Amino acid sequence: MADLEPVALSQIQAERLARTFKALGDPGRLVLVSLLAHGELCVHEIAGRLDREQSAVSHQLRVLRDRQLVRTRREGRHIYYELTDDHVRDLFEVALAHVSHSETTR
Amino acid sequence: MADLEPVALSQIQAERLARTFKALGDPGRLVLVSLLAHGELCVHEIAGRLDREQSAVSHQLRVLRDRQLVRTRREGRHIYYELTDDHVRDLFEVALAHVSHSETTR
DNA sequence: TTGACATATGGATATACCGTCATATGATCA
DNA sequence: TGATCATATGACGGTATATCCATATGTCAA
Repeated sequence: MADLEPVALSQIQAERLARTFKALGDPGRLVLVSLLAHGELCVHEIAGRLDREQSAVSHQLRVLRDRQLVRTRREGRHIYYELTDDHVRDLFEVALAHVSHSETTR
Repeated sequence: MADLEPVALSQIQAERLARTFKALGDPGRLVLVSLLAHGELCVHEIAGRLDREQSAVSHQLRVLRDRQLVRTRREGRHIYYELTDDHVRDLFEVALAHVSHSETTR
């Protein structure tokens, strides 16, 4: 029996992946992502729209930025945030489909 | 300007989604998911293959089960676990694509 | 029914995480 | 340059989360 046995993720891959999912594992950050899914926004616009403190938003954005889920662009004194790539949007949508699907069951 | 403004997720949706992502935000549980992506397995098979304590695996599986990422089937004294639906596999794969893609950048 | 196997659960502790407050950096404008 | 706006950072306190150990539940076989 060579390797018919399912081979699990490597430890490194698992940790990297976990960091990505963990970044999305917070309601506040998900709301950020859902906002950014419509296009780029700068920090105080986000804070204003969500009625959250600038500092809190900034901390949350940092997590998303560290995990490369969002990227930034500077323009004058504003810094615009947008989703890094379509994977992020996909993740968001697939997960939404999952919870909507199992919604009835709960 | 009626509702051209991007509307964020509802609080409830965000929390539900966050629970799903949080469940995947742990290296150990991701390894479980990666194993189950190949088909169903029972607890002691998993524990054996990963060389982890039965209790630990059981705790981890409970989280995945609560979030409906896996479901179970009893057969005698064994309980077989499998992924609930294809969304789970999709999430896993899209995220893997994302981190593999940004791998070079880090 | 007893014993052995398969799985689940509870408690305890250590760690990680989120939000807040205060402050720092960086950029523009007068 | 000084004042102000936009954003980031650091420290800290409360809460959640993971892991370990011990034990409980449930199933089968003899």
